[in-house]
Amino acid sequence: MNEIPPRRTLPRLDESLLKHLPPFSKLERREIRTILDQATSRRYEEGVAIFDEGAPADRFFMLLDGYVRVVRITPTGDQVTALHIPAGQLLGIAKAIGRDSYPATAMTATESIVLSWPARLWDTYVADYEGFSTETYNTVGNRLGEMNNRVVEMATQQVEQRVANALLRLINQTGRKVSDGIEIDFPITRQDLSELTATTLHTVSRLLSGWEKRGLVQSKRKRITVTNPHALVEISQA
Amino acid sequence: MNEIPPRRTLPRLDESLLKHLPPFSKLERREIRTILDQATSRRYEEGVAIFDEGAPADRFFMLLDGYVRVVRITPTGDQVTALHIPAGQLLGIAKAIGRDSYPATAMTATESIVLSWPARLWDTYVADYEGFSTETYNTVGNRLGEMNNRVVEMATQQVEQRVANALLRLINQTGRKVSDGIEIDFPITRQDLSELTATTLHTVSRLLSGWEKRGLVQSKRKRITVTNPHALVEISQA
DNA sequence: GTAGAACGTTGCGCTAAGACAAATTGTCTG
DNA sequence: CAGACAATTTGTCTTAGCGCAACGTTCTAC
Repeated sequence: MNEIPPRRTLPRLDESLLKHLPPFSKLERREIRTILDQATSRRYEEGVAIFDEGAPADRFFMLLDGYVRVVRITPTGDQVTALHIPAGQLLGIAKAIGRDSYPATAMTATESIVLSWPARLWDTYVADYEGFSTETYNTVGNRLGEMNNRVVEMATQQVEQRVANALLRLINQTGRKVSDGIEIDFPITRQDLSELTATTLHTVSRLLSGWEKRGLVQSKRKRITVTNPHALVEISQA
Repeated sequence: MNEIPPRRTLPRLDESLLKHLPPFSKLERREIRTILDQATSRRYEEGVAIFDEGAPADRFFMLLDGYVRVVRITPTGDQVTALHIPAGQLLGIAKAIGRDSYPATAMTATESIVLSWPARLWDTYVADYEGFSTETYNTVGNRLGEMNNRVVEMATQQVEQRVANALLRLINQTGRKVSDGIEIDFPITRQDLSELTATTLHTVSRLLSGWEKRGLVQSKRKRITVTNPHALVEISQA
């Protein structure tokens, strides 16, 4: 009954694999080859840290497969999730914004495959490879926009709207079509959702129960499927 | 009793004026001269929009004198203040992050002097002037970090802590030493503070009244002076 | 299989802070 | 200086949603 997810293996590193990823999309095969030769590839189990907040930013990373949760931990021990990163994006690019330590912790949300490079190569890549920096700054810009939206949301919306929004964002960015709707493509608990929306797992649980009764979502343990996104949009705007 | 603030005049645009500002600090006089020649200088009254959210980002700006409030307005009409920008920073740099419309509205918090350039020059400056892009990306990075902090704050802290934090940030970034403490260097209302901290003007008013009784702050209409920053730090961490 | 842990659900009471209301004070304009 | 308006203060009432507690369910390890 219970499918065992296939164990992801380190892929043969192939230029064509990277060719369509934003940071590399404008590069020649030969250039990608060079970049690949300088990369380290590694598989991470689910739920482990790729790098920790505050640690010296000596490498930067690209997520080849899987999902990563970027979290910050307050002095009082509360966790807040900043964002989820899907495969194909750079992460840990502190160097790009003039930091020399990571501003947050990156944890794998699923088993993941990650490439990484020594930080000193950053400047080289920016200088040598056309489009590399533009594309990555667009990523930074998008994240800034996302965070702005989060602030506006948290400032003006009720908990129910925020949770609805978070679900919508998750299925947009990391959704996978299934028979009865769109499923969030990685294991996510009530606690996780509450850390995304600045509320408690109890409140999230109550909301999801309610929505499930009304047929808007379906959820198993650690799995959430949105069956009626349109109704969620309604709620998020109410 | 009431000093009339001097009317700011358009300054004679001088290279040495810009030489110490981060985006230009690494440039030659000659290069700065070129940039200046391409700039338009303009004075804005207090409380007017420099550019509006959603408008095509056809220019980018540098604040030469004054303060600017960056706000977003929700569909329901609520205003949320994203940040305050002090003199010496670039703003409206949508182009830097691959946007072609402004993601927020910039309003002057005081009378201000602003330089601006047509957006098409952005790429030229990035390509031609060493350090120009690095410095501005650091600005973007700092704003991203700020917004991250805001999200964490709003997710984990009580209103009282958030307002204390906001005041501390304001006096750090835009504070002016006065006889009895540090004053926020531009007119700011309870309403403004509430839009910064995701609360209501009533709650802010109560908090300030309480702090004033305890001797931590002093406030006149539209003016706030922090007389005991250390105690505010205590509150912000409580 | 069984024990224990991790995850999820639900009920109840409480409180921080928002909503509403009304009065006061300061500022600007003609 | 009167009148209008903007900003602030303060009081009372209400409620969203948090904290706590108890219990159910699913998964994992041995």
